[in-house]
Amino acid sequence: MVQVQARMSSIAGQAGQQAWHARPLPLAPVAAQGRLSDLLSIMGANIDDRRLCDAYLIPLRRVRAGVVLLHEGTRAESVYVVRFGTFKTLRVAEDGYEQVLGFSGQADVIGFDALCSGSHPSSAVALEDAGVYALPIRELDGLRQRVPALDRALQSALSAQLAGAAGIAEVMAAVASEARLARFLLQRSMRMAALGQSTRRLRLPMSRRDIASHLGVAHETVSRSFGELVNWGFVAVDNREVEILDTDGLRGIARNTRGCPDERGSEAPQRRARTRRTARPCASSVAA
Amino acid sequence: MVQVQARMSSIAGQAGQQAWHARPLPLAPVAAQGRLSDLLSIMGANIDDRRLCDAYLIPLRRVRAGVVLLHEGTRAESVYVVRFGTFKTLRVAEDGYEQVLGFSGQADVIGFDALCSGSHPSSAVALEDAGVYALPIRELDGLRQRVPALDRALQSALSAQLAGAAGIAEVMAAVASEARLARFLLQRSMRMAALGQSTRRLRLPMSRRDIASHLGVAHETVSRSFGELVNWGFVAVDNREVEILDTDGLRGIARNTRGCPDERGSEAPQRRARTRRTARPCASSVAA
DNA sequence: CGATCGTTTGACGGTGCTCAATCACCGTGG
DNA sequence: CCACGGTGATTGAGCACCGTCAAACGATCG
Repeated sequence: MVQVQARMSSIAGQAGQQAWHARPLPLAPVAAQGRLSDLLSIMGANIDDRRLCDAYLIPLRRVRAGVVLLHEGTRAESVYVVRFGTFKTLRVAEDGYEQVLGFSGQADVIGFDALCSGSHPSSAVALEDAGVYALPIRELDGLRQRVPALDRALQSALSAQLAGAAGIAEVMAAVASEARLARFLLQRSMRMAALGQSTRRLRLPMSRRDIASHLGVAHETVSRSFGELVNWGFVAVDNREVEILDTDGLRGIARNTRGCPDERGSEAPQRRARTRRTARPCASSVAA
Repeated sequence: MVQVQARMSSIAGQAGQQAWHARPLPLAPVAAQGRLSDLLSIMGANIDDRRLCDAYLIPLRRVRAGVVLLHEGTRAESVYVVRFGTFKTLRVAEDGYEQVLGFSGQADVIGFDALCSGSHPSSAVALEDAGVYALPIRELDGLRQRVPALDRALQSALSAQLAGAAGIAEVMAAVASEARLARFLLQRSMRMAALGQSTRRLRLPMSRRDIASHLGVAHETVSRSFGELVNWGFVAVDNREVEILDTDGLRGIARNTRGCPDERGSEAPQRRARTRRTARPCASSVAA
């Protein structure tokens, strides 16, 4: 299950990706179609016109692990809504550094940031086999007008995406690398909660390098930080399976953006112990 | 002009802010109104129904420097479009650290991220005297339906905001603090270009601390980085007035996200000299 | 003038980046 | 079957850079 994306290459090595496209596919890049009502239910919208939504069909596109859904700089044709699977969105800097902006899962909208300019400012790569609804931009206005439910759902999803964009700032704002990783894990956990899944057991579909890019640290540091969190007993890690053992402890680590305790000390001993590492930090919930 | 926001306090010290609200204002928080056509022209939209857009009036709200337009956690009433002035948007972490997410100027949309949840996930504070159009959320759907031009303009603005959200990742991704600052200045410059203004002379309405928070560094480091850029001759700084003297040089500094030259060396000597600082770096455009 | 805030500069210590080696896993081909 | 190459993950060592603490300076306001 996990190994299926072992040969996922970076966006830079797209020669291999295009080979994927060049394979003798069934000739039809968009074969399947899905019902609009299914799309709406995935997005959590109320359906106002059941008959129309059942009848209306939306192009459905399957994306295999490692395949590029959108390529930075290309013309924008469609906006996508994730049906299943996970994507990473990224931008490649001038120096070739791959900056991972975020990870998109079920019900997330991909590619909307291209509407204003007409070409995609960021790429999207499937981290595992995935399926997306494709909303052609040419039909988007008409569709939104005819189906108010879709309009509202899109608005809401975009609003959520805008609110979620602060997430990358949140993880990168922390000074300590363990805090960044802790915040990232807590974000993933909360996302799982929003989807009604287990908040303790996380499956990370992305590589350590992707996490590192998203956190703004070197990928070796991600490994070390995972090690520290394990040493402190906050999580258990098995490759890309992560189990959160002590949510409050993790939150304690994630709390401190930077050293200054904001001059209102005398409240809680919530400072990370300067214990030259590998010693358990303060531990807000452990003393209890 | 600049000093007017000298007493802008951090969001943490909101006691002062609320005092502003408690002042004996003219009793009418929303006094003026603006024409819809003006709003559309600011947003760069084509007007399809001139008569309707000239007649329709939008609530207009003036915001003085330092005043909180939106407060994190409060119920969402309106979405705002900036007519003039500058705002900073921010979130306060649990530890009281104020994370500046971005800066909003003319034609930017503020508060849209609250639509999905009904309450604002971030605050917005005026950095200078400003004016905003207020679009009540209750009327938003109807307004968009009646005025397709507004609908398109909003879509486009949101798309641009989504694309711009990558900006904070861009600045924070750089390892060297001078690269972060250089990227930030280049972003500001490009924004000025988009507005048709001078790209060399920048007026930064925000404090060093705000910049520091946005770049993810200590505010002392911002000062030092400004100093380095000045030493290298790339910019001239006078308090909050910045003049870009060497755009290519600045770009050269901004290029290197991190040390790894991406293994395709032999192209340009675009590595920062390990010169223990204060010595001019490689200088891509200086050799010419 | 004193108080407060913003900005700048200095010194020190620690953390994470860089460079490197090692291990584990997988797919391929002899 | 095992050797081989490739990739991802982990661990180690050294040092430069930035965060922290501290102090000084300037500007604004009462």
